[in-house]
Amino acid sequence: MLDIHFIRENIDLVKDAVVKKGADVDIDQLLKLDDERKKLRQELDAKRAEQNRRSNEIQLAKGGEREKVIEAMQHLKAGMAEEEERYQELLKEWTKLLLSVPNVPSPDTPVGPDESGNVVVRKWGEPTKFDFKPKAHWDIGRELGIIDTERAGEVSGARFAYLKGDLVLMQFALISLALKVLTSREELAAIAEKAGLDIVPTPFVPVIPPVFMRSDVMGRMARLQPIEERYFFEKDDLVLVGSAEHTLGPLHMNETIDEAQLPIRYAGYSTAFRREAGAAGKDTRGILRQHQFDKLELESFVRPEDGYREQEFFVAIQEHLMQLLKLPYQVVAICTGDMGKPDHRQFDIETWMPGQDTYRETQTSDYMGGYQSRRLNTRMRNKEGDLTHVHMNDATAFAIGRTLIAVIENYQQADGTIKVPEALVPYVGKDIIGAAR
RNA sequence: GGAGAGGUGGCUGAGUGGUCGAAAGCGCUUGACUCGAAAUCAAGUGUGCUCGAAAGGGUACCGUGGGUUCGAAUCCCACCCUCUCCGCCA
Repeated sequence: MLDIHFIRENIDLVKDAVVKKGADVDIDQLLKLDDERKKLRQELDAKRAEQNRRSNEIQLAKGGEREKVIEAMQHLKAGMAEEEERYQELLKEWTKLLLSVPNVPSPDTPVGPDESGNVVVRKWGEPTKFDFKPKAHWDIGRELGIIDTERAGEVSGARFAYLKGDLVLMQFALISLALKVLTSREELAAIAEKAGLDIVPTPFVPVIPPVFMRSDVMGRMARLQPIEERYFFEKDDLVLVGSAEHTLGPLHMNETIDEAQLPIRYAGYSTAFRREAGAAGKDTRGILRQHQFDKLELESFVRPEDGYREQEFFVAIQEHLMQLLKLPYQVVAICTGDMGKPDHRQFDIETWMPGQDTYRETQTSDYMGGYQSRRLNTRMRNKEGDLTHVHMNDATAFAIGRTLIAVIENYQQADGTIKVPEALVPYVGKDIIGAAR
């Protein structure tokens, strides 16, 4: 949610954002409602002031005098009830409109209608070369018996999979590797230095968050919509998270954080659930697009002036992790029409997938500014004692499923086995992944 | 799931219909004292909305949402949460 004061003072900027993001919000209507809201509020407050004043008189009044004043008050009150109701209705409409206003994109965000407008910022590594024809992960996975989508289809339906054998060891190896980096002040400092970023290298606190959450809190994260994308248990008013971000973000809701305590960083490991409602027929083979996948997610709370740098730090971490795995990737600046509604700036990491002969999204990084913290009521108090909303960043460390695909396809060998990336060998305990049995 | 207790400002905690945005203590800020610190003394110290150039004013907020009343932290209803005990359980 944007601040209504900000909208009032930056009408053109906000209108421009609505257009660039392809949102459908009538800002003029919002401003008109806001004027009405303010006027009505003033009238009501004046009447309440009158009411409070007269109430005190009643206490002091005696006998018949008292009866008379009370009667007059009953009239005043009757007149207010209607206005009060009108105000409530107005406020409801006003809130709905205000919530639908998207965040303003950063000045350096490319403008474009959809993913065709995204811009590759930099590339690392060259697409992996093979002296044989590389296979897709679904074929390798089936042949080795480490990915079983057929049985999963019978048991759970489409877009579910059994991961088996050494692939499971690889999953936990990825998590261990990432957590080792994320919890080390020294490694983080080195990453920041290499990226030329002046940040405080406070380590990430590892978290295993709940995967169910209240619908209203998800709403405050601006992640409940589109609801068709969520698994929603109406009887319990609970929603399955689509990312650990959804339950990490509210870790400090209704809280005022002292400036000295920032930055606060979390690394949350959880399963993510997505209905993939609008993705019928897309990526149906393999495990690229699943209803359920595990993910290690980064979330942080920083001072507004540190927001951009924090995001660049997050991207640097993502790149560092991919470089450890020696996976060729590119960093993409997501354009206005393709970015999330609450995003101020978004980058994706796309990793080379030889089986599909293209780069595919493996990580994302969202800088929200104060868009989420305003609704979550997560604030900070600075040294001068002033209150502001903290700025929030979230990013993928490893989306396990897609990272496994990248490893399988890039490290496949002519004999059908998969080489284990050097950085993972200590965690997997072997250097070749063969058949599950 | 059953029984009980309870949710008040940064914290502890008083307040059961009006003068209560809320006692007191702690904490914090500023000042005095001091070479300095501690101790002591004095003053100040919530947030949103809104009017105002500012000073300041109005209004709302005592878990959340409704209701009763001229007037609600206080009474009524619903919900949420926390704690204790019992039951069940990885």
